[in-house]
Amino acid sequence: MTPRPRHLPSEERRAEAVEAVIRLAASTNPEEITTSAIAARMKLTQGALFRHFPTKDAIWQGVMEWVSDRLLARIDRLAGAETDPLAALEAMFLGHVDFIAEHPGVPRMMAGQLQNAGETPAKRLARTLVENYGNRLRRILAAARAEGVVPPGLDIDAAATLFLGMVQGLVMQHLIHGDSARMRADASRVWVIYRAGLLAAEHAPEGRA
Amino acid sequence: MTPRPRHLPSEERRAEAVEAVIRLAASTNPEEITTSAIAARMKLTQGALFRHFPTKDAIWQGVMEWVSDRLLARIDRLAGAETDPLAALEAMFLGHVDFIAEHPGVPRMMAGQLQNAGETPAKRLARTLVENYGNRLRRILAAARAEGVVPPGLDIDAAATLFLGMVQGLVMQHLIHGDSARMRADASRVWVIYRAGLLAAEHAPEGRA
DNA sequence: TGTCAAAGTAATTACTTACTCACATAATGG
DNA sequence: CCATTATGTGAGTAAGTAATTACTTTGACA
Repeated sequence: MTPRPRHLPSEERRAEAVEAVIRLAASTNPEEITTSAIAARMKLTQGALFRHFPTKDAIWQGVMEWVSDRLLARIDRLAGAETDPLAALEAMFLGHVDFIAEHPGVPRMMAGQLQNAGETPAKRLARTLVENYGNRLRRILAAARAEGVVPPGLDIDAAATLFLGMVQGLVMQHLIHGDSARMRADASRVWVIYRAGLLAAEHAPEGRA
Repeated sequence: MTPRPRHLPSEERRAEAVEAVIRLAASTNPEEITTSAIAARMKLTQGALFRHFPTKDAIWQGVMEWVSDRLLARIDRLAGAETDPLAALEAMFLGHVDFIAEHPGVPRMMAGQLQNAGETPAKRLARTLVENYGNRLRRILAAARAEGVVPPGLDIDAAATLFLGMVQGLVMQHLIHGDSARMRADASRVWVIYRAGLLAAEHAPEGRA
C-alpha cells in the first residue's frame, strides 16, 4: 500500500468529494451534509474543499452530474439489451431500484434539490435528470404502443408519471422500513400491478377477462 | 374589523404558528423555515414563539398533527361516502390530490421529516400518518377483494405501495411544473391505469381482453 | 379599579454555517 | 536541484440559528 499522498490533483479531490457526499447521504439528511462533514470524511480540512469547488452548490452540481451519468447509463444499458418494450421497461425499473438500493441517499438528495426554492444550478441538473428519464420512458412506451404490445389508447404521459411514482413509493417504504432487500422484493410485486395496468388500460372496467 | 388584540391566548397562537408553517412550506424548502420566519409571518418577535412551544421540534409536531388530522378526516369522509370499494379508493385518491393542491407544502414537509436522521417526535408522527394511511388503503383493498371486485390474487401490499407512489409521482411532477390544476387533471389520467392494474392483476400477461 | 399572571419585546446567548486568508508543504518541470 | 505552482492547514470572518433572559405590556377578574 503506497503511503497516501497528502496532495492530490484537483480532479481527484473533486471525485472524492462527490463520492463522500453520496455516502454521507446514505445515512444523513442531505440538508445536514455540511462542508465540514464532507471534508471530515475525506480527511481534509474544511477550508481545503474550497480549493476545488468555488461554492457548496458546485459540490451539489458535481453530485447531480454523477447521479445523472450513472443512472442514465445504467438504464440505457439495461433497456437496450431488451427487444420487447415491456421487458425493457421492467429492466429499467428493476435497475433503477437496484441503483437506489446501492445508493440510498440518491432519492433523498434529488428530492432535496428539487424542493429548493431558488433556481440553483444543481436544482436545474436534478430537474434535467427527471426530464431525461421521462423522455426515455415515453419513448419506450410509445414503441410498445406502436408494436401493439399495449392498447392503442394507453395514456403515455400518465404511464410515465405512474412509473416514476412507483419508484418513489418504494423509496418511501424504504425510508420507513430501511430494508434494501425488501425494497427489491417489493419492486417485483409492484411491477406486476403496473404491468397489468399498462396492458389493460382503457378496457371496459367491468367484466374483467 | 375589531382592532387586532396584541395578546392572544397560547392555544390560538399555537394554531397560528402551525398555519404559518403550512403556508410557508408552500413556497419554501421546509429546512429553511426558521423560527424567525414563522414569527415574522405571525407578526410576532422570534422569542415570543417560545412562550408557546418549548422547542422548534414541538412546532413540527403540531404541524404533523394538523396534517394527520385533516388528511385522515378528509379521506375517511370521502371513502365513507362510497359503497363500492373502488369508488372509495378513487375518492380517497382524488381527495388526497386536492389536499396537496390546497397545501402544496405538505408533501415537502412529510418528506423532510421522514428523512431526518434522529428519532424526533415529529418524525414519529409523520411515520404514523403513513402507516395509518396504508392501513386504510389495505382495509379497502381487502374489502374489494372479498367482494370480488378485484381478482382474488391481487397483492394488497403492493397495491397500497403503488397507490402511495402514485400520489408521490404526481407531487414530483407538481414540484417540476408547479401547476396545481395540471396535477389534478393528471391525477384522473393516472388513476385509469392504476385501476386497470388492480382489475387485471394476476391475469395472463399476453392476450389482453 | 387595581392586581397579577399570561403574553410580547428587544437584546443577547452559544453555536453552526459557508467561505476566506496568510502561511506551510508537497509535487513537478526546466 | 531549484523555482514555481498547486494543494493543504489552521485560524479566522460574517451571517445566520434556536433558545434564554430582563423587562414591559396587556387583559381578565376579584
